[in-house]
Amino acid sequence: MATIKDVAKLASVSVSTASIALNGNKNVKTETRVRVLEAAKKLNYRKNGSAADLKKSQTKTLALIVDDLSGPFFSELIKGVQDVTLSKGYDLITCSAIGGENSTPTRFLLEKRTDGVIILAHTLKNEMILHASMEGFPIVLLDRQLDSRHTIHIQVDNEQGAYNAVHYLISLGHRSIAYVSGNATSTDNHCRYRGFQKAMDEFGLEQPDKWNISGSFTEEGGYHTTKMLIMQGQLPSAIFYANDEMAIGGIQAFSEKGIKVPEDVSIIGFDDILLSRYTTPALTTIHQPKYEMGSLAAHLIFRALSGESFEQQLYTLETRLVKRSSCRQV
Amino acid sequence: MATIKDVAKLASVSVSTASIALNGNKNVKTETRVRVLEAAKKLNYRKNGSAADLKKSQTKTLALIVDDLSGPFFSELIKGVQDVTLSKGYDLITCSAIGGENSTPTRFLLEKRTDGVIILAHTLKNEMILHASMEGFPIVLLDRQLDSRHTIHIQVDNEQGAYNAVHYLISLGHRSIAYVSGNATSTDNHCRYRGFQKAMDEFGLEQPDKWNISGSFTEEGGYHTTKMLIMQGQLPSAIFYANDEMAIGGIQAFSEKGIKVPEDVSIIGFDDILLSRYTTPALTTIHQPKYEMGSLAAHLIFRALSGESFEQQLYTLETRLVKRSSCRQV
DNA sequence: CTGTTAGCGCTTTCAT
DNA sequence: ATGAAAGCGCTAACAG
Repeated sequence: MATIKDVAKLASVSVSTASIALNGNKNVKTETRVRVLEAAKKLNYRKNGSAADLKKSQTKTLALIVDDLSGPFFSELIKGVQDVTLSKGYDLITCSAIGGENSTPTRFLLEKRTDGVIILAHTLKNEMILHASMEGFPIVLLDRQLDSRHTIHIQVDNEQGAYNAVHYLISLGHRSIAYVSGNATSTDNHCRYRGFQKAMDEFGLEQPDKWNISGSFTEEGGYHTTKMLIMQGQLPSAIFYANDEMAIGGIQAFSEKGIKVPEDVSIIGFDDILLSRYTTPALTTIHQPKYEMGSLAAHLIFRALSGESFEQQLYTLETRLVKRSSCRQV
Repeated sequence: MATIKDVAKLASVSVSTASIALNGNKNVKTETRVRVLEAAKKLNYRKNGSAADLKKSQTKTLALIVDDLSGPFFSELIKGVQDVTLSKGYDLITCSAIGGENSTPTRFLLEKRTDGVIILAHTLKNEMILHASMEGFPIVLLDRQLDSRHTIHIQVDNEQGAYNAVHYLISLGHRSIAYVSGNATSTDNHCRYRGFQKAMDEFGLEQPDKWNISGSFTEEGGYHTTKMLIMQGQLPSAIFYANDEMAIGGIQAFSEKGIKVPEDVSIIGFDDILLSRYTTPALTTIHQPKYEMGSLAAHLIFRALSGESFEQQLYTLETRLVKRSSCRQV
């Protein structure tokens, strides 16, 4: 493997001149540059990025760490991040947090391989993030709180979103509303449930225990909990699913039992994932500004990188009700 | 930022001993190791990955380069890659090829930052890949041919898949079948069209020019070409869309005009993206083994990395017909 | 415009 | 079991 030394030798210049020429710097005679470039080509020279990084102590790279690269959230988020990263001339790499303690993310968080990192991953331990956080290494945490002076937080107003969802259902005339919960341990789930309750309380609505069921944040989870709901006999007139994936599983379960949405039961989801537009009926849901989240996150990283310090460390984004066809007026 | 030197000093050992202790090597007295680890903790020491890579000349990292991280293809592919990468104790990072010549992928291809790379990206220039390819740096190209001794190729049998699709349509009794083409420049598109033609020829079926329309491989492309098809008056009894996204756009266009699928027109797609299960009607399509593709790609990388040389440089994967509800018997 | 020089932080022989 | 020393490949003063 040819190094810059070999190139310099073949072009009969010093290593530094070779470096300058190779990196497109102006301060070289065109003739010399050409000679160096030709030598590089002849030797099939490839710069060693690690060596350059080591020397320059910045990598011009950002990392995005997510739990699941194939998740419905990821694709829209990344667009937001990517658009601004690219516009700043930075590279973006993404990796998944699955694989536990000593896997990929560790190296990016702990080994100074990127200039900053954006995290949307709950499997990553607090401890590790805390350990990585330090002056001059911006970390933006999405949908996750951490008590550290060195991290920046972006969250979505889950409570308000859930409140709006239920409020909408009530405005449509629904009075018996069930909550199908996601993972009980999830903060998102808690906030959404709080919003649900707040709206119910405000309108003096009861919610029998049997209509408060919990599953996991997946299509399957939604499917099974809905089956249970159906088996219990009497259905509520509307159901609030803690996320779209669950709602989609729910639609499936209803359809199998010949129960019509929204004629027999109205349902509303949360997230507004791409799929929710395509289900039958199209899913009414609470839109999360995923793109904005990504782009804000990247912006904040760059602001931090340019030395700005933040009085504000928590940014809250608003949700939006998206009316489609899964809720009816009663 | 504390370096290993600082740690060594604080622990009153030499740098080499510190390195050994820090990397969990056996040859240190437990007492010494503890002292080093404590010093590291106190100084909040973080290893500089670039320096380590520079020295070790392997990164234990693979890169996956795709055109679009948010594309429907990506998520299934990555699972396949990730599963085997993880099992080998390697890291996987992904990046998008958008951004042109001197963007992220360049650095991974050309700057020795990873031990190997898997590419599913058509925006990356041949020239660049060729330039990167060399002994000892395995590159696996998906759905793309290149004339280089140093690259390994995996492709899906697009022609056979398309042939099967059309054959199925014909077996259902369809005789007038249109082909809605993707980007004319795409090899995939060519192969699929060849398969289409082969089947048509075999059964002595004509295809009027007006039923051979081309768009782009997107939902929008499918939508617009379908609109055009409709405007031309007489419809074929079945349509083969060059991919699922286009077919989904087509369904949309038909639905807007009150034309029923599959009652009025049967449609079939290609790819079997996740979404195709959820459209109304659910889309009949040709399944591409995306997961298998990813996992095979990763396997081949590791085999190459372990010094194996390949007589075979082209692997062809078979497709599979997935019958859902968008085609009817005539 | 070009060459000399001094490391970046780490790993790794080779002695001890 | 530990330390001294060399050097991975590159960049960036600085001097000429």
